[in-house]
Amino acid sequence: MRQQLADGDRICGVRDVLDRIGDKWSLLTMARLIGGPQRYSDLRRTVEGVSQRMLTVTLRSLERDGLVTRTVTPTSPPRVDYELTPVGETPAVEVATLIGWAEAHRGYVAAARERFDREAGER
Amino acid sequence: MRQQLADGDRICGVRDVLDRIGDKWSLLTMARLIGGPQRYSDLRRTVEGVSQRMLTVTLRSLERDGLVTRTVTPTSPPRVDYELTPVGETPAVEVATLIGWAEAHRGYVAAARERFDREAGER
DNA sequence: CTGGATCCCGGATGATACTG
DNA sequence: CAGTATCATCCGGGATCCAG
Repeated sequence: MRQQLADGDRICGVRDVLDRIGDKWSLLTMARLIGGPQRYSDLRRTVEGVSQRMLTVTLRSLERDGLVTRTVTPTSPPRVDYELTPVGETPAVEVATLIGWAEAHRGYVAAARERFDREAGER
Repeated sequence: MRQQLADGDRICGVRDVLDRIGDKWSLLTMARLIGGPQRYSDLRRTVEGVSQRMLTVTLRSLERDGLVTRTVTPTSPPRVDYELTPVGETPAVEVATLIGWAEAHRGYVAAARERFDREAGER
């Protein structure tokens, strides 16, 4: 299996899917859903910095694309659980790996930035 | 190694790194750089739909973060090659996998969207 | 060929208030 | 608890022109 992308239309047709899983909150949200269903209120707390509105919007989009399911339990107070679909699980794990990488290389990136900015400043 | 994220500050500290590799053009650009250096003009053609400005901005960011290197060959006309750093290679491969997934599940997502919108319309 | 600089618009996102 | 509605804002990103 080749890793490098082929030319042309493969990409343009993929843009909309990429825009979904690649947007600001979907990455973190999907990663959070690994390991089982999560309640809305749980995600609200664990997806750092997400606003109520954006969490809702993000979950709707993921649901629309068939990557998560939404289950309402009509108790009082109501309870809603979100869960990855089988198809959604693959990119979620991928994304979690990416986040793990980001965590591990935080220092490297910070140092690289500092160096870049310093050298740019000297000029 | 656990896949699910831990609580709290891991995420907020990772946001800026995620915003980089997760933004609209970095994904495609990094994936394109797998397999060896690429010229600016090559990337311009192969990263579908990217504008001159955004390609430059994206490459600068990736360079600043130490994920790609920029090599100028002062010929006439000038030639500039971009290449993944060893550290940049890991997320690039990860990202390429994600793009492959997006390509493979384009149809699934499209169908899911159609169904979602149809059911929403009925109400 | 590989950019840098500027202008500018629209959509993404946050804040806030309200509801079943 | 789990949203929806509205308003204000901000900045991503395209278009264009210029330059080494």
